[in-house]
Amino acid sequence: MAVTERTYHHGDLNHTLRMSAADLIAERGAGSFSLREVARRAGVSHAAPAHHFGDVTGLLTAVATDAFTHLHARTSAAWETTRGDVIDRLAAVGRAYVELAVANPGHCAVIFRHDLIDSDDPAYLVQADKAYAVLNDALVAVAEEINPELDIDLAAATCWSAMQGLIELDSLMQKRVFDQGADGPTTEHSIGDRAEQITRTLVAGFHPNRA
Amino acid sequence: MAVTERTYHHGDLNHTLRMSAADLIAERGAGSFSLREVARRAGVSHAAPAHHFGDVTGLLTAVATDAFTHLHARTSAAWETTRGDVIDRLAAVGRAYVELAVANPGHCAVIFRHDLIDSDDPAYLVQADKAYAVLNDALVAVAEEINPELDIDLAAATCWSAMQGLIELDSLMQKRVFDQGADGPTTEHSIGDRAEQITRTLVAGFHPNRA
DNA sequence: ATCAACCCTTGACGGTGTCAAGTTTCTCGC
DNA sequence: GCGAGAAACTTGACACCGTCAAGGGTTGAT
Repeated sequence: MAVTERTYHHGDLNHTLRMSAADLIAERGAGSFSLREVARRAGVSHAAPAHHFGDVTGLLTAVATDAFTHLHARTSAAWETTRGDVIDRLAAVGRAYVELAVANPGHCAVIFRHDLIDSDDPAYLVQADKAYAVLNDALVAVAEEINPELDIDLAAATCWSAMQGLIELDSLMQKRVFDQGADGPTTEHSIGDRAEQITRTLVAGFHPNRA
Repeated sequence: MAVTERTYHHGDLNHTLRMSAADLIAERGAGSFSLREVARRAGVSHAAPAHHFGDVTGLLTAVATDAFTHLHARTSAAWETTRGDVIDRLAAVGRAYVELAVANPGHCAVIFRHDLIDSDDPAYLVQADKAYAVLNDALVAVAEEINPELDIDLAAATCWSAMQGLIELDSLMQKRVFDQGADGPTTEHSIGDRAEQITRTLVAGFHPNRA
């Protein structure tokens, strides 16, 4: 803290602002995010962020890009290091995805918010593609194992949608907004467990039709 | 239009504001939503909405509640009127869900935005429960048909997550943000078709394990 | 030592949400 | 019919926000 009381030049403001922004979103939600508050936390003037990111959209796009970078790192690590068959490994990818999203709500709250970020930003697209490639490659391996006829793109969309939806609905589910059974087994499991269960259900559906 | 040039009392301002708010969100996104702009479009002063909804959170919560009301109406109608087996009827529910979301982006953009709405609001919770009940009942029927051991709550979470995720990822998929195959069959189908396909894949996974 | 490029600050502008107070209209018991 | 009180809406003010223009401090190559 004593060292951070730097000079006129901050030295690492770009990185600090991205971190502060993610923290602030995690605390107060993307809705009541404030560029000036981020600057305040970083100890710089209210207009400093503009120099690095242009405007608020630029900063949030950078946060979203960071999110995809972390997502790629975690999911590819899960795929590489998990022992077992391809289904176990895919389930681990799903688990890694939702667990990262829950652990880093600030980052992941903005990755698909097209009203807040610039989804044509090149750096953003690069990281999004890299993250998508992990899932795509995993599903190619799954297809080889269980169903060569599998539509990879549709399967990928299904998996990603289900995980993203799970994250989005999680808080409502936990708050029992939906009138679930008296004590459904759903609430007994962590979101990571549910991600694995859902993935296995999806893969079961990926098998060839027995017609 | 001549008639709407009412008196000092608007007469139906509550309803008008909810409609205008949904329109504005559909146009500019929930991020750059403005209470004053809504008031402007409704032809009232900037503080008029506060009288009906308290603050911006109150108005957006009302919009989200309307969204659930419409969702319940459409999905239950789809379930009731569709001919065929339970799987066909469930697929119709899924299709109705995503098609309504695409047709009413303003309403559905806020239903799960807990940073913008008050998800403890009683009216909101009532409508959310009613909408959830349609899916729950449908899955009970599916379970009777294909797998009495099915975990209804987990299946419901899976279905809803997948549909919600599909809606969220749809625009990215269409913009080909993700580096999909040269011309994957995914893009050839409407989002409603994909909702049906995904639902059928999910149901296939709901069958008992053949162990 | 100098000068240009860079990093950040200051100050101003219009727009926004919210609050308090005031004005107009409606409602309902008499 | 009428008057009092409730309801609906307006007005004005305040602090905060994002963005822009202008300027001051710092660095590093020459």
